[in-house]
Amino acid sequence: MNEGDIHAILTRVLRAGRLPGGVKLGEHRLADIFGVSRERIRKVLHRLGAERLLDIIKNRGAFTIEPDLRESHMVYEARRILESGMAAHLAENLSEAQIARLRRHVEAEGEALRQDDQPTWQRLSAEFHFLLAEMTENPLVQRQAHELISRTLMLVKRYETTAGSACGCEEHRAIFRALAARERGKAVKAMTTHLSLVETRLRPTLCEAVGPSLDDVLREEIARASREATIAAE
Amino acid sequence: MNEGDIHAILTRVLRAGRLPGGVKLGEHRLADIFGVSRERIRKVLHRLGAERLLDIIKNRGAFTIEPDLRESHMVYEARRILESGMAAHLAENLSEAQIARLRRHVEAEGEALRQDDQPTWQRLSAEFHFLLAEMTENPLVQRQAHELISRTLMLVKRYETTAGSACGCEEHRAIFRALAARERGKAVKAMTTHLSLVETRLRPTLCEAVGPSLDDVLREEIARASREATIAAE
DNA sequence: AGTAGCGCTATTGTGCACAAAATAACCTTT
DNA sequence: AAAGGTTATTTTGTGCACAATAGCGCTACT
Repeated sequence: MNEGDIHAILTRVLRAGRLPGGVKLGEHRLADIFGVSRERIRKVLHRLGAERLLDIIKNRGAFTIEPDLRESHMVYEARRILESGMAAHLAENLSEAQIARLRRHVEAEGEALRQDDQPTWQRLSAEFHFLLAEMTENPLVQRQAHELISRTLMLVKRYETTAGSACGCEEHRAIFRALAARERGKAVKAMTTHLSLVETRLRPTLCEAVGPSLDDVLREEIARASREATIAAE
Repeated sequence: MNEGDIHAILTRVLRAGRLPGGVKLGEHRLADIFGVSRERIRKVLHRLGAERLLDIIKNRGAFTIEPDLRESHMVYEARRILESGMAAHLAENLSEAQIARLRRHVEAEGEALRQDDQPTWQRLSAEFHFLLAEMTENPLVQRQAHELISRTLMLVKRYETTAGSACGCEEHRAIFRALAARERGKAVKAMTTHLSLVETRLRPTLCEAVGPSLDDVLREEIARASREATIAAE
């Protein structure tokens, strides 16, 4: 297990919000779980700290961050700024192939919703925004968008969206239509209102997700990673 | 000299583009210059690598990045996306006080230009964009904007802008007017055209800045940092 | 004379051992 | 019995020593 793998696994776990807030990630413990030396873990932990995925407190250790609603407003505002800029850019630069790809995506979303397939819809719903970021074909924008979107995913996990799956899909459709029609202003507006609506759908109270233990989550994710690695190797 | 200080100093030097590209930052050498242990330097170097301010090549060391024009297009595109989003946001959210502050800034820019005070104008010109980022009052946006703007400053340092200081100022004025009038669409447009123009002003050829040596630059910056520290302490 | 192979040196990577710090437990004292 | 202080334990931080690797120069051979 090399350093990059460990970083990827922890990033995945943290961004998916699979751990409650304030969980301590002890160096020795992680070293045991991953079967590597403590130094290796230390480096990864500090890197994750620099990426703001963990709180590193001097002489105390690394802790999962506890997102609160004040922060949530900040994150959604940042997303409105960045993603409305993306929308403006995309409205003027999308290729026909990309538009077709987007159309397929929103249709898949609608299909999942019709069949009441909650997990699939939830996944597709998040991927819609990642997809838009990829379509800018700009690594810098992608990285920034990734960071912000992941952060909202953590929030949604904790402050579960009250209801309304239905509305979300229609909002994505509206964004798509504006982009396909290359109407810049309309796309920007659709994006900002969508993100504002998503924000209002957050519960004001924290729902204490009594997730599985740190060890279990990590071991599961390690198994998944090694599985994917073997598939890729074939 | 603690770790955060070292990071700050190196960040400052790198972002200002005071070193040519491809310069090697040897661990032992830096440890000597800063008067700290090699491990301390190592951590800082790796952090800077994660922040893409240095290239870390395994078993080779840390090198200053050599920005090329392909990258420059990417950076300016990212800025157009992010900062047009900022402009849209600011057009609808600026307070009167902030508008006044902006007005003073563009007037200062014009004044520096009239007096042909190149250094001051150059500084103010960059600060205009930092100022806009600050006015979003969103730390996430500020960090992202900072990162992108700093990167273009490195580019400008290397591919010196051919001429036209004059035009830049007028463009900032146009952005300001649109923001002050709270005309969202116009502000977005002014911002994107400004950034596009700035990009076209880059020389297509690399100008080999035979800057002072690594040691000199760093020692100078260390002196500056300690000077500021003593002032702040009083 | 040019090139290929080889060994040396300089530099980075890694693990280990010890130091520092914080938390937790325990004991004393009021 | 509660509070405060003290010690012990656990956990992180740091420096050091050694290992690994890449770059470089040398030599020898064609």
